[in-house]
Amino acid sequence: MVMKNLTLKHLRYFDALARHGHFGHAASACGISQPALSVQIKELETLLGSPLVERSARKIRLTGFGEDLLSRGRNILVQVNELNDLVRVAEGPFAGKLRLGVIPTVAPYLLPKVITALAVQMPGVDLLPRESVTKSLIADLLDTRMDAAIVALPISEPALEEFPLFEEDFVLVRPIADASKPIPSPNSLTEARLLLLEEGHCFRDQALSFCGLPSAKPRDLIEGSSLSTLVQMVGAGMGLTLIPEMAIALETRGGNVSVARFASSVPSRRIGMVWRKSNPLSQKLNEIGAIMKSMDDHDAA
Amino acid sequence: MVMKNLTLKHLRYFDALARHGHFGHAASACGISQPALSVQIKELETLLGSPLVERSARKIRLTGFGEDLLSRGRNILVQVNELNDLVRVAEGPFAGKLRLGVIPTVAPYLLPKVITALAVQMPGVDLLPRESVTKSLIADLLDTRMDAAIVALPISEPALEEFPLFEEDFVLVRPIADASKPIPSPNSLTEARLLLLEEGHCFRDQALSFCGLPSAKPRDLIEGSSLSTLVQMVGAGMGLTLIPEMAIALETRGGNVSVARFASSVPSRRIGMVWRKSNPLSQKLNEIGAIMKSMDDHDAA
DNA sequence: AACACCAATTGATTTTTCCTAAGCACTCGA
DNA sequence: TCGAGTGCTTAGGAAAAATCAATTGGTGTT
Repeated sequence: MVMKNLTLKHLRYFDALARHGHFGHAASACGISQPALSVQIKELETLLGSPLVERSARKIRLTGFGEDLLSRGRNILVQVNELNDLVRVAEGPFAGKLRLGVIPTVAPYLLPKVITALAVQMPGVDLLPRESVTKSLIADLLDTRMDAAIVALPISEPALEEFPLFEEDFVLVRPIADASKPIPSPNSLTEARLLLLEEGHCFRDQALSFCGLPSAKPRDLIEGSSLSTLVQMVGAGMGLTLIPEMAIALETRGGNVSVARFASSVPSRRIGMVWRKSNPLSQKLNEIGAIMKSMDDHDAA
Repeated sequence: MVMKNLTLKHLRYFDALARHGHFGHAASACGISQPALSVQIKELETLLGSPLVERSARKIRLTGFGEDLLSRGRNILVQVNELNDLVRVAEGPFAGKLRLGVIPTVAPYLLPKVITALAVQMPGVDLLPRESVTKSLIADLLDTRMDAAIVALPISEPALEEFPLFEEDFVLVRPIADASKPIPSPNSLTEARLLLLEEGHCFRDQALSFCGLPSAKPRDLIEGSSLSTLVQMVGAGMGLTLIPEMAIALETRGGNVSVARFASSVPSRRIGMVWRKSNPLSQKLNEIGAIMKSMDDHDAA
């Protein structure tokens, strides 16, 4: 009886199976036929000596052992993926693709600066930006589908390195007619029809928290899909909203809204870059972070 | 042009190559022919896009990148090996082979107790003890060729968990004729022909350190290959020696030596069990450690 | 200059992997 | 209760990959 060796293929297929919960779907995600995957999974089970999935009808479920294997296996796959970046750090200056995620409430305002700054100071880097909400970015990061991400700190994920870039205040955007009115208190904002981003945006939660409200979706609040939309809605007299400082220049050009700063207890958030600690590019990412940090002023007065 | 995937085989072969520094030897260590290994290494190099070894004549050397890959690759291989133990913890009580290393100055005195204690309290465990010096045991541990080891603490290896078992004093063994003489001071021991174990034994270093001597090999010292030998030599009047408390009963039966305890600043060492933190058996090893700790008295007065 | 050593190459062979097709078990709706 | 549908497994053959034995080419050594 020949005992075959464990291979990465086993782990990759099993990972896909766990992800999809379905042999057929997992197989096509791996670009192979369903029987091929079926065989490999079975092989993995005999190899380790214990079943990994319960094949009940219609739906499959991982066994306890399967869960254990999944977590360790994914860990291994991440490290294997990282090997591909290993050569890039060994060979002189940093060059090649850099998959950078950015949250939507930062991307339009920061990315132009980042792109030009990097083009000058790290010409070899081929920046591939992707805009998405924090949760999705972090998932991609942990799965090596992304190299780094710019998000609001803290993330508090042990596997991730956090590199603070800057702190930015939030400002109040009101219809131009309200320009001379006094600044409302945080708690009174909700009564005054506060317009918020959709769920999933961290800025939404930050704004709610500033108003002393729970993150859960409050009724009676109007939602917009971007800061730009929110400001448009304010201009149309539908309510008022908060935006981060950096967005002022771009979003309030129209002139039919007024920007007001809070006097005391100014709301703010810390923006930073995060990446896997184990990423071979780690050192280079530190350098890139330093470049971003030293770019022209983010917090224009 | 098809881009093949990285496999564990690549890493295993490369690991062997790095270990042996020779294609042919590495190949036969892997149980394959030299060309097979040669091809796989070359494949790995094209896959990662950079040479891994310098094939100068007569001797090969890893490139810087090769070193990086080696360290990460070995890490991955360790984790892959650990997957095999994963199922053992998921399935009820701990059972199966347990490869336990023990240093030679502990093994003969502790192992009998350990074996009987485990046979009673963990009957499923199939203990496979191996006796060797600390350095070799640790290397085997880190390489998953061993599950746990009983050594003198501390080891101070970040990847290893340390589980203290007990503290044991050292006693002085002298010819029976010296029995009534006063206890010599530590520093005077060397002048009195102190017999030591060969290099590599941690107990040798512990004894030297007690006498205020550096670990480097002092000339004019007679060496023995085991505590048993040392005591025999003392009995023959060749000098005196130190042995750990636990060895007294077994090694001084002959009766032609005398045992003396130090009064102040009693030399001692801490014995404990160590294992890889990432070992899936970790929790079970804690239990085993607890069993060992609660065995009948090691420090018989 | 002949030799010894070592890794790369070549071409044949074995092993592995995967696909298509068929089979089997289970669920659901009429 | 009987099809029909869904979904995993088994089987057999074809394609791909890995390996081997033999050989070549290059480099120091004697």
